Amino acid sequence: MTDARESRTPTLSAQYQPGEVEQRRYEHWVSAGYFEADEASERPPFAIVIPPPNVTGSLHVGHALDHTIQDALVRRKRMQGFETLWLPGMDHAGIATQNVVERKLAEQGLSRHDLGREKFVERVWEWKAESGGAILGQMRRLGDSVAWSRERFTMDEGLSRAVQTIFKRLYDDGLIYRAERIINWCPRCLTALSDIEVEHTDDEGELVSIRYGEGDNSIVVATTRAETMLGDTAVAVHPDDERYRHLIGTEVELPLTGRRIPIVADEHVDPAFGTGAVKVTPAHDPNDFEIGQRHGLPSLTVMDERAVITVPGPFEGLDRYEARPAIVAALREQGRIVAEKRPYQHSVGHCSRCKTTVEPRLSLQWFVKTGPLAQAAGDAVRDGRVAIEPVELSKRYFGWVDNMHDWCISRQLWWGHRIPVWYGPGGEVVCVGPDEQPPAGEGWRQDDDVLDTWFSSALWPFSTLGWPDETADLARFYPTSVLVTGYDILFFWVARMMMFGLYAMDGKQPFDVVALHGMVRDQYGKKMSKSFGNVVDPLDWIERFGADATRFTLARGANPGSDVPISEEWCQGSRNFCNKLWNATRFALMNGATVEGELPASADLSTVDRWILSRLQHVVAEADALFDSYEFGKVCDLLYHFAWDDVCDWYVELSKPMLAAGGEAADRTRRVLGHILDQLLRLLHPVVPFVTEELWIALTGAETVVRAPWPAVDGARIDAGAEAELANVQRVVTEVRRFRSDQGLRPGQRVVARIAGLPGVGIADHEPLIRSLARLDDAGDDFAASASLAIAGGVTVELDTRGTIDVAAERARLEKDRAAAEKEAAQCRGKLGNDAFVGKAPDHVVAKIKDRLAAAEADLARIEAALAALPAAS
RNA sequence: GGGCGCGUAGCUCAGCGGAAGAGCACUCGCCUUACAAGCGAGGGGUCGCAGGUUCGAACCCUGCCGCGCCCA
Repeated sequence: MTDARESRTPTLSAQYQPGEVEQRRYEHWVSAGYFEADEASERPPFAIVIPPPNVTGSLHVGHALDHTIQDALVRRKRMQGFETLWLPGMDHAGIATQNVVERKLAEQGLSRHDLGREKFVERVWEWKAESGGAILGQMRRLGDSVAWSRERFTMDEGLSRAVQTIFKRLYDDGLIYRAERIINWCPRCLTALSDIEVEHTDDEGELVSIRYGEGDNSIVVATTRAETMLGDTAVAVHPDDERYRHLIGTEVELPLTGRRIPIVADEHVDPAFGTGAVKVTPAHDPNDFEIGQRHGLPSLTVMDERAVITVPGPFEGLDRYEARPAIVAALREQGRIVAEKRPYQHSVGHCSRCKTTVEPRLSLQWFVKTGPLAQAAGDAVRDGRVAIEPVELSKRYFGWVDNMHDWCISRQLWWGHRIPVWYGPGGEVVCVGPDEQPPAGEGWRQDDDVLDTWFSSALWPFSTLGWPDETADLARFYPTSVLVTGYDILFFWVARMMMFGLYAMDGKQPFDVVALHGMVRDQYGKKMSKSFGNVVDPLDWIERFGADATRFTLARGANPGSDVPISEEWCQGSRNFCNKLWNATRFALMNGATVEGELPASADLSTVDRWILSRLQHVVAEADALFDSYEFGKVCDLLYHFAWDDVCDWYVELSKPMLAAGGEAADRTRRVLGHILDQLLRLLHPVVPFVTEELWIALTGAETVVRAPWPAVDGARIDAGAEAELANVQRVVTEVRRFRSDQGLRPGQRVVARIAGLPGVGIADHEPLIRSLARLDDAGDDFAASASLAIAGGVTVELDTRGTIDVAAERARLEKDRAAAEKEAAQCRGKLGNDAFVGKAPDHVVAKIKDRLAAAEADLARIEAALAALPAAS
């Protein structure tokens, strides 16, 4: 017997060393195929597609959070018997990746144009093969239980086919069109951007008031962009503005150009802004473009794609920031600068990729007509087919989808999915589907542009499962179960997946639940930033504290939709927690804990065993509820306290005397101890997979906890009586410890004591346990109490400290207790003396207050007696 | 400017109508043979301010102050 147990019980070191465990375990998990999904399985499906990280990226702490949450969900579902699929992959990140490769070329003095399109794209693929996807290796370090065999990339053949398929379908349905519009242009990346790739900040600029025209006919306009005046084609005022009514319909001369431009009336002019008159530059401002459309004004483009002035004359060749002061100076010379406000705070758009100030630019681009798609995307949430967690964030979602502008999808890049449209010599436009031959012959050419990366990411939940083919994966795992991502990309990605998913999959949503988490912040709630120096590298933490500690720290801070503060100290705490689990299991193994055989019937178990089993049932039920509502922070907190407080601090300590007593009762406790740890490790496995796997295998001798069944609540093990008894035992032990601490008694020093009143609270049987934990010896004939503890519930502990009592300390302790009891009693009397309370409060509340008063009065009496019995102060 | 959210212990956060909680930090005592990455005990909060509703408010309502975030 003993030999058998020892043979499968490895000796655990005194401290958990994650470095020795993680890599070995992960490799085994992958090679054993635990993470792979079987599309032919009969089990209910549970699928998550990973938010594809950027192929150029590396694992940052935001990924670590996102992945920890997904892994926790997937691992639990796997244990619950679902056929789980967590599908990994990456996106090609058009602008970012092209930028990286262009920078590398620039080091050799080359531009992409030197190579030509084909060669350049080859270079990007080479770079992708070489260093792209470093993040995939880093995901292994974190412990992500993804199905590696199904890894996808947005530029894969299959996914590219999906892109072409949906483009063609949308085009044929009139939902993709080409038009000349004002779009956001990055003069550095030299490409169009969609609205959400522009970040607005309040920047310092200048507000310059310029007089156009002469004498009575003149009008003053205010602008922050004086350089665009070269492209003005009108001045606009509000139709009701008395100051300018007489000028409406007249013309003024545009300075520096000699052109004459009309003064028009437009409702959208704010009479309170500046002078109430605005210059109108339709080719360089979205609002002006609209005004231009309404009034049939011409659009004059005055800058090239690098934002350099192209108007012949003194300003030609100046970039926009050189042109501005030059033009203002020229106007000042003519006495046309009426006022200047500097600095002037105003909102300025920046390229989200490179932070360059965006230049609104009139150009011919491809757009997705979002109206009907966005409507459907909103309705799917409104009618409950898709749940956004936490629900408060759905307001933000609606705010976006209900006011969505058409989506500019063309990018002037070479890296990406080329737009499948061919132009013919006679002006023909042909959109080519995936199985069609593009038109050949003289004069035909394909559109030069590629699609926005998000266009392909929007297909991710079904393109990765094989769409447009009707694959078994698609049938099995679509709609996916949950999408986990940060609230910051609700608009970028979630809304677009909703639009395309509903469209492509005949109204079937891409996922049932969107679980949103926040941003990772530092311990003071500050955003992590390189310039602030508070960035945490998850790989550094994994090295130093272990992947489990890193994951636990992130998960413990994750409340739905809220930002997640973390710090190194907290990660240390998480590591300590893993070590605590390690040592608890070590203790169990050293003391013969087992999972073999049936769990003994409750009737045969000690109160302590029944208590911990009862606690376990509550914990399993609560953990399930919390997991199901994406409350990762709370579930971690729950399991942390159950493990540390209930199991380690109390159950393990109480088990020591029980195990020492030997006999069959001890064997039963060994079985319960084994069961508790077995279940606890399973419960924790989704969040801390490595240490739980190592310990669970050591404890059970079984193959893996990865596919061990998830704990179920056993209602028959819930035992309110045992819980009440243990609460009383804990109270007595804690009170004695408090006395000991106040008296400065060494923890190891045994004290002779007499305990009375245990039967009154139903714990007479537990006196030996209490004596063991509180280190109290039985009283002999020479017992002489030097102190008396009055413990709530009527228990009294008299202690004989052999004359070494610190009277002052004891008096202080008792007086403190007296004050607390008096306060409690007074509070209760106050309530009960209030007729309104007694009359209107529910009976059970009134009864509770009465009980509290009685208890407080009883305590008070015993405290007073103890105080009276105290020797006079020396 | 519009919208959303938050102000609870030194820090970060739970609690959201019936006795103020956690982690970390702090104080005191301990190498008590699972664990010093530990054990035991303790201190610390007029729950942003002012009104209101209620028998009862950290919790509900109103206003104010202070901070975030998103959109324009």
